[in-house]
Amino acid sequence: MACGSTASAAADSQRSLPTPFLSKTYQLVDDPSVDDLISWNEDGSAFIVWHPAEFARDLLPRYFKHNNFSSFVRQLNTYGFRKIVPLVFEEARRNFSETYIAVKYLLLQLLRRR
Amino acid sequence: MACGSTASAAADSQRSLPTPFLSKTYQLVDDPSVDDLISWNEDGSAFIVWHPAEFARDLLPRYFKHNNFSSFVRQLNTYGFRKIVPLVFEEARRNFSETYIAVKYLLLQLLRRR
DNA sequence: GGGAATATTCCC
DNA sequence: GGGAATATTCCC
Repeated sequence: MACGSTASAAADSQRSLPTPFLSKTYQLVDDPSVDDLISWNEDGSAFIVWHPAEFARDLLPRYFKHNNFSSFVRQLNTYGFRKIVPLVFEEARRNFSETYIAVKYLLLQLLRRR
Repeated sequence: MACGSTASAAADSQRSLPTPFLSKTYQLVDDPSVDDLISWNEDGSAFIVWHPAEFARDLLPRYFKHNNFSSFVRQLNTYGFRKIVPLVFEEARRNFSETYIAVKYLLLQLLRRR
């Protein structure tokens, strides 16, 4: 049937393994031993890179073939992640031009994407 | 003119730098200190990987983000290189099924390709 | 944030 | 040996 193959493809996509990038990113975020560099946020709806420079230098090469924060971000964007600005910083932002905004990405149902 | 842009594109292609893969491969082959692993052949028309396993393990990671001989070969093929079988081995090949054939690739005008 | 070129992997 | 998926780089 026409709709049969569509349903089957959707089911396959559910069953198949996530790409290496998604699996590694999940491991990375979920590893408690590196929570000082990258961790889930309070409610687990996003993750936060607390120290981008150290994260890129020390952690990225353990999982990927590079140490560039921008390459990591390029991949996040490819998979639908978007940088978000925490509400708590919005007012500070209006008052201090050099306020540091923690790098934070929405986790879009990481393990359900494919 | 119609042919003007074609001539210009060809000229640009001559002028522009080779890709990182081609530059690095040239350096690698041309470096006398690693001639025991990879070197030009007698007349400089091809290069020879004398010890593929050691070459992959020790030399590839110095230039590329991997240590897989097959990934190196995949790139060679992409840029038009082809594996060749030295004539000197052709007869041996007929006589000994396990004859080792040195891995040898034609250098197709490496630095003139783009 | 993403298009496009190049690199690396995976698989036929 | 190469098509295709994924990763990394480069650049707008």
